Amino acid sequence: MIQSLTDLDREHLQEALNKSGQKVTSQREAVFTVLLAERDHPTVDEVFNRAREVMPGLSLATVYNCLETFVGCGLVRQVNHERESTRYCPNLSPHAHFRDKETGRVHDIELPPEVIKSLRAILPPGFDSEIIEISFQGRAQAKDNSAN
Amino acid sequence: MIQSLTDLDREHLQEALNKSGQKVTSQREAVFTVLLAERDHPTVDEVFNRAREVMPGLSLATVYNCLETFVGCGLVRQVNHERESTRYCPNLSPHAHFRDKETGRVHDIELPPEVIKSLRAILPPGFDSEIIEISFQGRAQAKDNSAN
DNA sequence: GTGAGACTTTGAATCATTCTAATTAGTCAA
DNA sequence: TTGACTAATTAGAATGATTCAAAGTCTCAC
Repeated sequence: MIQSLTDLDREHLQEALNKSGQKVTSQREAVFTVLLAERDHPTVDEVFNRAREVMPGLSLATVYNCLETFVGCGLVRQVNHERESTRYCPNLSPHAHFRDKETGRVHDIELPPEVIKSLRAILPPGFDSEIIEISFQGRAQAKDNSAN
Repeated sequence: MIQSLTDLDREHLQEALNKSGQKVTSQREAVFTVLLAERDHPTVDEVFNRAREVMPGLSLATVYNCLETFVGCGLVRQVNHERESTRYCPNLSPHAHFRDKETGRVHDIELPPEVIKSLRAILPPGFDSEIIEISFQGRAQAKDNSAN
C-alpha cells in the first residue's frame, strides 16, 4: 500500500518545485509518493498504474509531465537501457546502475568520488563533462534485499 | 564518396559472419563499408541514406537487419543516448562515449584498463558484469579532428 | 537444375513518447 | 463573489523508431 509523504519529503518536493517556479499539485504529490514508496526504478506505465490506485482519475500524460518536471528540477533521474522504456530513480546520490540481464531489474551501485575523478581524468583536454552515466549489465546473485 | 572495403576489412567481416554461421551478402558488405567509411556514429537512417548512394535498391529493414547481425557477431557496438535513435560504432577497442550537448555528436574516449578495473571493483559481491557502458555528456571544444 | 535455407523486401503493426486543443483549478484584484 | 489570468491536467491524436509478417529472391549443395 502506498503511504503518504513524510513531512520531510513533502518539503523537499515543495522546495524543488518552487525553486523553479512551479507548484505542488495533488498529481505531482501522488507521483512523487509512488516513486519514493518503492525504489525499484519503475517505468512510466508502472508509475501510472501505481498512482492510479490512489488517484483514479490521473492521466498518463500527467504522469509523463510530472516526471519530466521532476527531472527538470533535479528531483529524480532517468535511467535508460537500450531502447527499453525509460525508468525513473529518486536516488540523487552519485551512483551507477546495474541491470540484471535475467530479470531486467536495475540496482543502484554507489559511486565513490575517487572513481568519478579517475573517470573525468580520461577526458582529453577540451572535453568538459557535467554528467557521467555508468551502467553495468550482467548477472546479480539473488540477494534480494535493497529492492532497487 | 564511399570507398570499397580493404581486403583486410572484408576478411574481418567474412570471418565474423562465418563464425556465427552467417553469410557475406552484398547488402551486408555495403552497410559495413558505410560504417567504416565515416566513423561518426551514424543512426540507422544515416546508414540507410549513405548506403543507398551505392546500392539504390537497399531497404531500410535490411539495414536494421544487417546492423543487428553485426552487433550479434561483435562487429559493431550500439550507442544509445536517452531516447534518441540508436547509433552504431565500429570501434571495438574499449572506449567510452562523449556526447556533445550542442551538436549531438558522439566522440570516442579511450578507456584505460586500470579505469575499467577500478569500475569493476565498485560492484558489491554477487554482481558480475560483462558489459560496462560509460557515457559523458557536456561540451567539447571545437577541435574538429578525429571525426567521431 | 532443383530444393532448402538464408537473406531481403515491402508494407503493416507496435509501442513509447510527444503534441494539441480543450478543460479545470488555483490565485489574485476588484 | 465575480471575473480574469495562468499553470496544470486531460483525452486523444500524431509521431517516429523499431519490429514483424509474408512473400519474393538468391545461393549453394546435391
